[in-house]
Amino acid sequence: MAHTPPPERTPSSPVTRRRDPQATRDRLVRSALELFTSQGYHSTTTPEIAQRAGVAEGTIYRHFDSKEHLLNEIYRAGVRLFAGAVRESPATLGCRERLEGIAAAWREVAARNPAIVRLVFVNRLASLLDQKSRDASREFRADVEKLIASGKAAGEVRPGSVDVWADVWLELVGLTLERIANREWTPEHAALQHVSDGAWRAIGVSAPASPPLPSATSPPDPAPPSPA
Amino acid sequence: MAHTPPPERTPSSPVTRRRDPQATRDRLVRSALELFTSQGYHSTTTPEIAQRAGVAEGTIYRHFDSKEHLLNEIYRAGVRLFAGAVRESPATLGCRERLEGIAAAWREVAARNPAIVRLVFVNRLASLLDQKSRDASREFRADVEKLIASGKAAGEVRPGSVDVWADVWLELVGLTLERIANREWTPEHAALQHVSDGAWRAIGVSAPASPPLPSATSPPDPAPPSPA
Amino acid sequence: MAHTPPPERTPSSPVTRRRDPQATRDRLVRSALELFTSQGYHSTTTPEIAQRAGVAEGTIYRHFDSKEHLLNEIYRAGVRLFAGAVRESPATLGCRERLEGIAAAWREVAARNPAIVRLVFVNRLASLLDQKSRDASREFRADVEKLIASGKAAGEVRPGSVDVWADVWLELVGLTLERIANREWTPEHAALQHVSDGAWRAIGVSAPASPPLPSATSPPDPAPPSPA
Amino acid sequence: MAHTPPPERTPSSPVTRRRDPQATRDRLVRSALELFTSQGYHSTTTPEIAQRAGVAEGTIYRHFDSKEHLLNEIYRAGVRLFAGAVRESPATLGCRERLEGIAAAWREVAARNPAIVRLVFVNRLASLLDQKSRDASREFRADVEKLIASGKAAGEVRPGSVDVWADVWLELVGLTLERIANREWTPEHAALQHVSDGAWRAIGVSAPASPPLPSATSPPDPAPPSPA
DNA sequence: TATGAATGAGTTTTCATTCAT
DNA sequence: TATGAATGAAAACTCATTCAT
Repeated sequence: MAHTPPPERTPSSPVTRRRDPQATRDRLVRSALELFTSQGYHSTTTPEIAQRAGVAEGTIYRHFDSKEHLLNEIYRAGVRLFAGAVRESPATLGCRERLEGIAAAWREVAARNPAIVRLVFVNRLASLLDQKSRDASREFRADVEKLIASGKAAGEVRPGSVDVWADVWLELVGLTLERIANREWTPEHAALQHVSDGAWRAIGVSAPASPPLPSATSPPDPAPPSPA
Repeated sequence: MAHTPPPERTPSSPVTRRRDPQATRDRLVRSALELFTSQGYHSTTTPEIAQRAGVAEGTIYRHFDSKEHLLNEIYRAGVRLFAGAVRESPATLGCRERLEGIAAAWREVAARNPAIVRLVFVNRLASLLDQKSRDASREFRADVEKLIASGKAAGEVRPGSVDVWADVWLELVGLTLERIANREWTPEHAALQHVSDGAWRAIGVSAPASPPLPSATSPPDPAPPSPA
Repeated sequence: MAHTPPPERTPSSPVTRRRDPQATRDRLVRSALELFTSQGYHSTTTPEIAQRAGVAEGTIYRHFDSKEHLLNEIYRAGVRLFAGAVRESPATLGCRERLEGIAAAWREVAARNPAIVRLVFVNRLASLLDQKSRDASREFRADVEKLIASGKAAGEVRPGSVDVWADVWLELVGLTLERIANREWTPEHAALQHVSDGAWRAIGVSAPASPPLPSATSPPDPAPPSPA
Repeated sequence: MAHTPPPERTPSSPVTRRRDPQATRDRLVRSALELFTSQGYHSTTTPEIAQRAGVAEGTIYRHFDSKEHLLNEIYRAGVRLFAGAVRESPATLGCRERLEGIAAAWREVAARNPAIVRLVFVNRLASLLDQKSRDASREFRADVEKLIASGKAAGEVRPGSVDVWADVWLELVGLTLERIANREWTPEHAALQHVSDGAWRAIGVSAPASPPLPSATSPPDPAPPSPA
């Protein structure tokens, strides 16, 4: 009780310790992610990334082979963040419930990591992604298609190409994530339900039958620019 | 014998070759559009644009202030191409009919101008657009929202923000245009109807009532991975 | 007679004409050659090359793909300069006469192009040369070996590997060219004959029999540091 | 029991592992020498040197002021290795015998230390050597010239500049050392005698008189391309 | 004494733009 | 109006060296 414990050497110490490589790497990732998603990859320079991370330019290259490599590592981390919810979706539920569960989980991710949404769902960086990233992206997408295919097998999804319905659903969910990332909507915003319903109505057979779940937390029509 | 008559300045005159400023400008626009949409703006160099247009590097700058200016001019031309169909949509029809008419017109545009689809609907070049382009884009979008708002006033569109339904509809139509631009679908492809229906089911109230239009040109379910 | 002729557009006009690409290229070659041979390849920076050539940095890259490419072009030009004398050596003469003729021609080259000697005969840039350069170098060397081989077939050259005698002869002639390049000796310096004789004595059978040609232009022993 | 005896500071002590500063220094020298001579000075990075020596990057700077300093220390050690044989050459012998003795000693050195040959005899690093190294090199060279000068005084060496004959002899001996360093020849290879004879024929007066020493270990003429 | 993460000046290279012709 | 050689600011990346631990 009389003595102070020696300073912890734990790498994850919250104190910004200049000589903790992992911390430096994290700062670089965060900095690059923010800049890439706000300005675009090409308009972001390596000195900018370094400056925002509070390190020297050369430090980037102790942690990443190249600017492109840095982008790819961030991209794959982003995909991993979203892919988890798909893989962990309980196969016992129906297709609609599973998709809604996944979307809900994604909303939490988006609220916590706005930038990563812009990277994974919005940006078109196809030409900048390496093989590993393309594989990760393809696997993620395949998991979603598998889920929709099973829904289709169960008669829950309308006739049409699974590939196309995956596009449709991902596009519409992406729309909501984008709004959350932009802080236009919180994950509880009523409009989310509208789009969510819409996504299912677009692809599911049972949609119209189920009445839109009444949401207690928001007015039925919060749209600002709408004259109606 | 002493002098050649000066070449006619009619732009479409077959005699005027190469030295017609308008023709040069057109060649530059076409060249830049193709390169921007296939390789991206940043990966396209001005010498490349000039070479593909068959002119010297400096010539670009007799017609456009800068590479960015060139992009913006092309972008606005693209928006104009799509905006026409919205403005000309007959106000006497119902909302659904109008939207389907617009989408059909856009499909024709997309089939004829694949590159411009990629520029206007797909690419994210927000940071490269100037005020004029942003205004054009906003006006285009406002026209679509107005149409949806009127549909909502008529009870044809589900409750929800007009702004959001515009997003939803544009996103899904954009999906089909992209496929057309990529030559994955012709403008008559059956799947188009699926997505089109889906778009309306997502935003319209009457959607479920109307049975999916049977399409004679394609099997009811072309999805490869689904056995059901 | 009353009028001045219009300025000649001949590319080789002695007037430094800034917009003559060939002249610019020549200035770059000369500049790079001088810097590479005086400071070494790695210690020479591209801004230095440009500055000494009186052009901007970027201009280098309008004429050469890279700094390494520039080096290789210069190297091959250098090899060409020396290879000519070997190929043009009259096959009717004896081996010794031919070698001496070649060496004499090379001396003229060295007197006119001191820097190129240092590049071709002295520097070891093996690792910087591309395939084309290595081929050129090998061909040059093969021509010399062929000549020596024919001398050997005629019984003029001592037993031993042709490859080794080529090394020996080239090394010793290179020694004299270096002195000429360094302006230590003129191409007529008496010591040249000493080394030349020595080279032949080293590799030829008849050497000792022929008395050293008396040279009228220099004392028999001009060596400064020698105490004898 | 309370303390371990301090490790013996004898450099060759088998107990002292890794923490003997001299051993670390030796490892660094060896590593740098191998890398410099195989890849060149400029293509070798300090992290590479450290890694091959099995130490951390910063450790180099506990033993050497800089990369250049390291090179110079190695260079001088190399010169020392060869200089010994010159200084220890018995003044009682004739010039030719002394030179041949030195060359023979050098061959042994070269066989044992191939890398150092490439550094001292082959590489051109003039611009990287400091004053001390240049002095060492000059002294070494002066010793050789003194030896040749005495031979000249004794009438054994042909007329000509001592400086030049030193060049000639060193160049040709260097040729043989290079082959030994490259493992193309063993120190007993017959061709060595050919070149050695040639070197003396080039600079000595008596050379031609003495028939080429018959070598029992090799055919009289191993040259492949020559049929004669 | 040894470590190795961090540094930042310096390097090669790119390319939108200019301007003499 | 068109040309295309030249420009030079800015980019990505390297690596010898430092210094907190």
